[in-house]
Amino acid sequence: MKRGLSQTCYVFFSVISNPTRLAILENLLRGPMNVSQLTELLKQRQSMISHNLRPLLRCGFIKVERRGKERFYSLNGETVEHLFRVVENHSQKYCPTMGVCPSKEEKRR
Amino acid sequence: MKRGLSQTCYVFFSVISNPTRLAILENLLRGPMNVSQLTELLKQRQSMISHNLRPLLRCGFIKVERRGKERFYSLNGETVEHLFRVVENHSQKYCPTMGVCPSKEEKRR
DNA sequence: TAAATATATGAAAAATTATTCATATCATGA
DNA sequence: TCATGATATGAATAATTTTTCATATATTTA
Repeated sequence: MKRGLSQTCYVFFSVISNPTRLAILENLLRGPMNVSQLTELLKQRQSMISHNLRPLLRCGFIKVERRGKERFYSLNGETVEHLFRVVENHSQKYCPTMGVCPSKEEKRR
Repeated sequence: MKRGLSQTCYVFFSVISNPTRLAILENLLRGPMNVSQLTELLKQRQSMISHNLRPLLRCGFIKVERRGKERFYSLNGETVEHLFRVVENHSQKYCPTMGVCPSKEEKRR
């Protein structure tokens, strides 16, 4: 069953448009990590990390390798680097306040 | 106020991880369009189109030009093309069923 | 200026997604 | 094999986001 471009994109982007999952990806940029390390780094519950690893894995952003009882997760391919680069370029060029969008900002106050 | 990479990415990706907004972007790939045209093409309410145009505008994915009572929206820069290309590459390479992720698929049945 | 058309907006309701808790699984070493 | 440590998972709740409806605003033309 083939799917249109924007539908494929939706599956794809909905997986990465989440602060926890993005933080996981950002941390994995530095190298493979197991669940406990991610849990500690992101200061979140372990179950939350696991729940968030799953969609990343399912859509091929990361891969996993077992070592004993631990599981090491690492980035799969260059997709994440490419994406982050596109975002950085875009935000530098078009977003007046470096990715801080006005209305989100108001919300925060 | 500077913000970390993954936070910038979150603002950015949360804007495009929506089927309506992606469909708008996909259609604008072919050229500028006004709200009525988008409304008809996407078969959605006009208010929904307007509501969804706003975040796209706010984050610089699109720009707008007034002509009489109409407003023509068009893509801003190459960000969208770049993003779509990254997704296509990724899904061809890593997603077994061309962007159709197993668990989303199950959900649909 | 009144009517008509195009678009935007606020607020409520509906839908989706994230988070937590409790517990299950699974591999290891005593 | 039992205890331990690491990770995963299901289900309930909480939080966020989308969608709709009603209506406002703005521009043009009669």
